[in-house]
Amino acid sequence: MMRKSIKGRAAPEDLPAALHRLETLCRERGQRLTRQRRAVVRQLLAADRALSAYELLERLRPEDGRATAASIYRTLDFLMELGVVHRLESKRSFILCRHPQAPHRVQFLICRSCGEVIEAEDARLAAATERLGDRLGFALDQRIVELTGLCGRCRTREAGPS
Amino acid sequence: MMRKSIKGRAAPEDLPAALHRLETLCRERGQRLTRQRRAVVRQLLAADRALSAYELLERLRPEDGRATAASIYRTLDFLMELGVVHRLESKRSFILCRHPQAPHRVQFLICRSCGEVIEAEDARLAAATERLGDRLGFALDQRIVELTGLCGRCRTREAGPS
DNA sequence: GGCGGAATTGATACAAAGTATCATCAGGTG
DNA sequence: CACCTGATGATACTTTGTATCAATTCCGCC
Ligand SMILES: [Zn+2]
Ligand SMILES: [Zn+2]
Ligand SMILES: [Zn+2]
Ligand SMILES: [Zn+2]
Repeated sequence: MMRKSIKGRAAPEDLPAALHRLETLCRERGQRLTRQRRAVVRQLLAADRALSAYELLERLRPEDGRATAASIYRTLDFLMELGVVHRLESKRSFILCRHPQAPHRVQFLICRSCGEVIEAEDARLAAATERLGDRLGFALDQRIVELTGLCGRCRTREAGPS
Repeated sequence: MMRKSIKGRAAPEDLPAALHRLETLCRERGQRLTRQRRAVVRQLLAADRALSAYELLERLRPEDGRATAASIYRTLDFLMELGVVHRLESKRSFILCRHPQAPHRVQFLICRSCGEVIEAEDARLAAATERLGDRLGFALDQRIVELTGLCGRCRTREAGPS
């Protein structure tokens, strides 16, 4: 069965797919796949939005009452290293990666009204950032692009009800 | 006397110029120009790098022992509103704007070794972000572009001494 | 299935970043 | 120079993130 895909945006993986991807990545790199790592992925997928580390912590409590901030941050660092989780710097929060493929240059669009986050992968924008880095003599190792505004739905809603 | 300008990057204003600009902006908008606002601009200019709110607070202490975190944040919000100060989301710090002109779309290049920050204004990159926003139906009101890596100098230094 | 040991997590304490509230003060106007 | 509004001071607090060291767990191996 085909998942719905709005405007060509990457559809969310389901849980088995996400966990399987995680397992593969861990195995490839000889890293351990622990309960907490699985649980964090599960919660981020279930939330279907960006969560702060402490929001995540609350959601983990029912199934793991002993989780702490420190361990959540460690787990998130680990998952970011694997490329399975991204951090939204401007919102101090974390979101599941929507592009299962290998390393990628993404840009985030964040709706300030409904909080929706789209993970885009725009080649032209990516190329432009690389050119800028080159032009100024930088060897880039991180590209943060976070665009904030109103998403289509929220735009019509705000204009709509007179 | 001409200020040095490296690689065509905008040269820093001197203090009188920066304060004059600030005064003009305040007057235009009917906002007050207070001692603290002046002092924050002065310190950011003197530092010639990005400062966290608390670093700024320390540097203000000698001349204003009663400044508090709350007032620093208020002042920084004000100066960002005016467009005189920018915030580096990925470093949780603040830096003086290098483009005295009206509203502008900037990108930051940040050296992770020496901490240098370049405020760039790349038209192609800016255009690409707008196109992406349009394509995904977003009405953007903020564009955060922060590219991190090694600056030219630090690159040669790291490769250099065998 | 149980062992061993490095990797991971737990517990605790703490540092850093940011905000809310209300009383007091000062910048610009007339 | 008095007024009033907007800005700051004082205080307390929330949120976010880290350091340290002891206890536990994962996983390959037997
Ligand atoms: Zn991704
Ligand atoms: Zn929205
Ligand atoms: Zn600027
Ligand atoms: Zn450098």
